[in-house]
Amino acid sequence: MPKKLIKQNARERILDVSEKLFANGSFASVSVRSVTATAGVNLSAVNYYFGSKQGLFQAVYIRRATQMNHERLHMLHETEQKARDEGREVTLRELISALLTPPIFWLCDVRPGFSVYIRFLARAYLEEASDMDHVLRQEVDVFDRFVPFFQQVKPDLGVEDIYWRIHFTMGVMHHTISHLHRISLLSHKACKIDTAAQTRDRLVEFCCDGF
Amino acid sequence: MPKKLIKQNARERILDVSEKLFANGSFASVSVRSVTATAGVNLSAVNYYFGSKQGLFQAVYIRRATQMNHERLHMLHETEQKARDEGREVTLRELISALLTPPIFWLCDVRPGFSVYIRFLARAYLEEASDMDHVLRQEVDVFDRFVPFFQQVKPDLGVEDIYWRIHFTMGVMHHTISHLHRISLLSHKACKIDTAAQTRDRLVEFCCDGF
DNA sequence: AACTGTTTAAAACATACGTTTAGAATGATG
DNA sequence: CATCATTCTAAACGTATGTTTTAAACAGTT
Repeated sequence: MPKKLIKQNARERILDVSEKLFANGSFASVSVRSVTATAGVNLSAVNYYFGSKQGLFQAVYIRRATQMNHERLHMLHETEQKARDEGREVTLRELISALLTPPIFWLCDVRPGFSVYIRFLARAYLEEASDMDHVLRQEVDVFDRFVPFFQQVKPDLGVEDIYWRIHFTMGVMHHTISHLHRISLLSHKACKIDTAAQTRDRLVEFCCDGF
Repeated sequence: MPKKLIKQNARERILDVSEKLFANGSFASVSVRSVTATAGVNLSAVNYYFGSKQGLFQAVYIRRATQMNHERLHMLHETEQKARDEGREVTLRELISALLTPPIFWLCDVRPGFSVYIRFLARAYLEEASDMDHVLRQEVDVFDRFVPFFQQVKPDLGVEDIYWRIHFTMGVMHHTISHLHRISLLSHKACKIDTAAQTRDRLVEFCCDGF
């Protein structure tokens, strides 16, 4: 009985462990054996639950992707509502904040896994073996919902420019997430690692002005 | 005689091939066998010339790193000179341009390998297995040369802010380089892939305003 | 208690990996 | 031509890989 509580679901534990390992190393560098070993399950469990290593990787992605993008859209919706209530238009800062806040906050989230997942995501973008174009697809849909608002805020920009700048914005974020520890080395320890909110604010400010 | 010309140096050809393979896949996903096979050399050539797979990876990095950073410093120096001649201070746009132009131009360089190397670099940043902190070290030195100029241009910013924004700037660039093909997917084909100069200008503009 | 579907276990499979070794080919130098 | 270090080749080594297989353990139901 307590055994069940301690061990949790084997499937879930595999996901937790591989999320962490995939966040720190490439797909190829993480072996199924290292996953099952640190998860404390049998080697064949991965193939049993997920069919293959690839299946595991995609399962790790899918588990939290929907929630992530939902939070972004929710934040966009709230922002829109608030602006309407106050009889004004949505600001650029609010838009970019809605794009960046969820991932950045997840990055420093205390809920286990959330922080790791963001780093997993940033790395997954570079994996071509795992059909990551499909992964991007879901984000593309989210961005499409943002585009009209960006056009509204910056009417002088063409759609093309909007997409480029969204692209850039995501770039800063991914890079910041992936190389968060490097800012210390880069600045000769001058920069401490900020809190989530501070990092978010720095990012938003940079991207706002860039936009 | 022509054989020598066709085959070139085996060592060099291994570097060329692995530069390309490492640019498209992670360190672990590229096998020594795939390198030697596509290079048309014997399997043991990698260990003969570079000692190990790791040694090969670092050799790929080192081959062009110095030149890359030298070009940046050279561009900074030219910029400084020009500004002095005209009796004015260096502009922010010039500084960022000196940081970004070399890699972006390499990205679209016709000289074989230069384009690939940039993508190799962007990917190498994520490899922790290959002691990439040492790789970063050389870039850090370059950035340190830029910092005083940034302070001069933006005297209201602290050193900390400067480093963060350099960090962000590099982030946009790396992301743009790594995911250049994705802008088309992201924008539903609205964005064509620009020329090097256009991409550079977009980037510089974004980063300038962000700074 | 017997049956049933699900989960776990241990072992084996076939292949791919990085590296090493021993020797042949090569090419310049005496 | 003989000598020598350098370069290349083929084969093997030992290990690690993802996956499959076969059977045991388990949990819930009748």
